[in-house]
Amino acid sequence: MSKGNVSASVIKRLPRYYRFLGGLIDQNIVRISSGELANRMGLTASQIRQDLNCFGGFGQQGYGYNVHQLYDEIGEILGLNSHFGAIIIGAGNLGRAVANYLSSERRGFHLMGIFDKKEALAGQLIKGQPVRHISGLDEFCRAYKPDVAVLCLPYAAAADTAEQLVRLGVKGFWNFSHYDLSLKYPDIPVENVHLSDSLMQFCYKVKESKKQQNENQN
Amino acid sequence: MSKGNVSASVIKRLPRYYRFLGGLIDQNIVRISSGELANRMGLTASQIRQDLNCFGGFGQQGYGYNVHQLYDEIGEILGLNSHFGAIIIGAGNLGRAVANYLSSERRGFHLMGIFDKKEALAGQLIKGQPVRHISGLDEFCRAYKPDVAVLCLPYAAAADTAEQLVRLGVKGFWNFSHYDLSLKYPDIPVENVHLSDSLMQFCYKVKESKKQQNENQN
DNA sequence: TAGATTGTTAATCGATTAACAATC
DNA sequence: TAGATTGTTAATCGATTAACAATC
Repeated sequence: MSKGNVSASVIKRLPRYYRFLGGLIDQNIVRISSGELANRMGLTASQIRQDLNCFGGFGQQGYGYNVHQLYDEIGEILGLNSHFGAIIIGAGNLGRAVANYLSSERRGFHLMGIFDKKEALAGQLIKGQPVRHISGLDEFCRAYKPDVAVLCLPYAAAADTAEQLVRLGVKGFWNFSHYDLSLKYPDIPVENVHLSDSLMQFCYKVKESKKQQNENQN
Repeated sequence: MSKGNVSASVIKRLPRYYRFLGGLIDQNIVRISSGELANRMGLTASQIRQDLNCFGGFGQQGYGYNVHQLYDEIGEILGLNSHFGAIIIGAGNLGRAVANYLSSERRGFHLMGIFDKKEALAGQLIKGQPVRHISGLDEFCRAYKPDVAVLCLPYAAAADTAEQLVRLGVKGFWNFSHYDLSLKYPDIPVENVHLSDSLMQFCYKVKESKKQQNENQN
């Protein structure tokens, strides 16, 4: 299916396609042309066709794309039918929020355990999972071999925990900490979510927008 | 200072520069060359010099950049010295996590209020702020005029709430919902954090990495 | 068949990297 | 002054858009 290596720019757009197609399914729309989809998503038809053709010819000339088939294909490409075992490190608000995302719906992962260093949290249930004390991480990983870990812990603790997890065979990180994993582990898949970076970008946009408004007034 | 419009690619990198420079300050490093910084961050020296020169000549030939000055300059560019008033809509785990980011440190925003539709949450304190019932949103906004809103609510509720907020004069959204604000409000600054999109990209990476490993074994 | 729309190649645009003269 | 390193221009690379022949 996949024609060799696909650029990161294309992959980044796939989840959005997937979301929109899901919406079309809800509206009982059966077929859609690249032009119409582009219109709804604020893209160009060209880009959509280029993107999809990285993976194969899902469309039909003169007809367009079958919504349901395309939805399934993209899900397949993203690997959403996988069952990667995931553990969450850090049971704060962020860890709890992430637990929801991992558990619900068909997203390629299932939640195996949640760890925290706070003794007081141990045993508390999150999404049916008891919070475990971090001291049991080694034993747990050796027994259950999680595929990936979600890092919801502070910068200071991230480096050591990441090293421990790599040693224990973890094969990927969904990283919410500020620690730069990919510098130390260039070959391990890492997906970063840096809320503070996002907030700073937002700050820039708001600032620029206000500046623009002021200039237009004068 | 800023030389006209700066591309989004450059802006996206500024927070990471800012983080690294903060780290250098902690290590009491006074000056750094683009080459050395590139080395530490896994970038090219060229890119760093190009990026910084979008805003002005912060360096000195033969010497490099003054770490502290550069840190301050980037903070200035991002607008981190601003005091935009922000409200959070949705007091679930995500809303709570976001409250931490908004309140702490010098990031350009201050938290004015948290709203939720659940009656049961009303009055509960988060970061010193009582959760308010969503029914008081109109009155609150008219009285206190928040600059921006953080949307931590489900897709179903996002469209209506966004419209209400725009009507009430909110001038930017940090959007954690799946609702596509920028299609309807192209002129309002929006910064999206789509956790599920990030998770899907992560899934793709993990899947590809596993595939690679299997192929190398054979 | 005629019309619509894809898949794909070619053209354009923008971003990254390389090179080097300017200068501290 | 000589060495280092910037600021900036030019070259390269990749991503997006446009065009169009293939074909359903």
